[in-house]
Amino acid sequence: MGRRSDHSRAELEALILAEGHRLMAEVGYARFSAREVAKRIGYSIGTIHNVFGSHNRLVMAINSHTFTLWAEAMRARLDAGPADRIAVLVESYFSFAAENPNLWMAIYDHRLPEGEQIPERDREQRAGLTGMVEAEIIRVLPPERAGRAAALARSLVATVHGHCAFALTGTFALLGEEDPMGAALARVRETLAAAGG
Amino acid sequence: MGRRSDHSRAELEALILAEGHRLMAEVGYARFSAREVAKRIGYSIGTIHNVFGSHNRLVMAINSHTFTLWAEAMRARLDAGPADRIAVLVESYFSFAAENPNLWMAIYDHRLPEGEQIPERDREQRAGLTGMVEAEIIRVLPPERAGRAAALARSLVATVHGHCAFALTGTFALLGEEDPMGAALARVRETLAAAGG
DNA sequence: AGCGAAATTGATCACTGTCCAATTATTTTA
DNA sequence: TAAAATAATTGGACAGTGATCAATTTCGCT
Repeated sequence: MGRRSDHSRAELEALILAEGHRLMAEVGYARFSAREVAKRIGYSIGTIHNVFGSHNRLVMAINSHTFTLWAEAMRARLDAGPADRIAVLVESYFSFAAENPNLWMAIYDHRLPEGEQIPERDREQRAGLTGMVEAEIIRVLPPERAGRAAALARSLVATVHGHCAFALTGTFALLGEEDPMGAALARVRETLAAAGG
Repeated sequence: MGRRSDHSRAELEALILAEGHRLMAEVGYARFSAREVAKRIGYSIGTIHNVFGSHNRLVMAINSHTFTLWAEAMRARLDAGPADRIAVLVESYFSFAAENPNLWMAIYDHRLPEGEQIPERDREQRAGLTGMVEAEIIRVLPPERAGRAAALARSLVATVHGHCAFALTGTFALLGEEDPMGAALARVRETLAAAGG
């Protein structure tokens, strides 16, 4: 067939992305299938590939969208002007993951095939989240130590990520940890204190 | 056919496990295939399933074996009696992952299907690694704070895990971090210092 | 109405894990 | 030793997957 009257190419891309996102949230990375997305929106498999190029790139697009929602949720909470901004940072990181476990895990379950590059847009989004953290760290650090903020931000994101990943995959439950987020926040506070915050 | 003269059941299980481990190290979780393991050892797919029950359980067995090697490597380094035991702990955690990226990542790439339980042996192995960390923390903490060691161990393992995961998946490279292990060690030291070490 | 460009299809291919009836080898029994 | 019972092994069948691309259909335009 040819162009359908009810969808421009851009709209179709958005439609596939939205349904793909829904499916990913529902079944998770391992059970995600491009065929199922096609079935749900009433298109054929071929169309998905024509629009997104590969299963890989569709997953990347879905993960990028998740990343955007995640960063937006964090920003919204910070923009409400809380007193303890560091706590809000950690809590909003965790709560998004807890509320959208399949979407959050899909970001880290996915590995790019050898040779494939992360699109520029994705890089910016990822750097953006770290940038948000960096800005908050700068607020808390004495001005003469602001130069350390970037490295601290990367390391603290990794710290919180580790706690979050263990919480969602059940590793912490196995080890008897009851408050992963509290532990993460405590670690972040120690580091900031040591850095002069 | 019936029993082959050259392999008892236990030997066959060990053979499959060894070849599976090799394949996992070679191609990683996503490209791992039970059929390929069968082909390499000269048995048919059916045999793999008869011995291990499912693809899932084979992967779990492989990951358990990886876990054992990992813990052994860490223990060997600690038993050499280094002066800075905490540094050795973090370094040996990292170096095993760096030297066996596919095996290490497979541990975390794998998710148990709904309803499936982690075997008791695996639980013990995982608890064992945390136990090793806990023992080292106790050595460093003032005796009156030894009660906090278990919770600290869980949290510090998560911290190091986060840094290690970001290092291996390229997230850190994307963000410009050049010394993930150094950052992890710094975080661990801060936490231990704050806890009175 | 006719044309060319764009969009869409779905059969086909090579692969996966799972299942299980049939087959074959080994042990045990008579 | 021969027959029966047990154990191990096979590999075809099935329902999936992502990828590919010649053929088809529909659209916008003249």
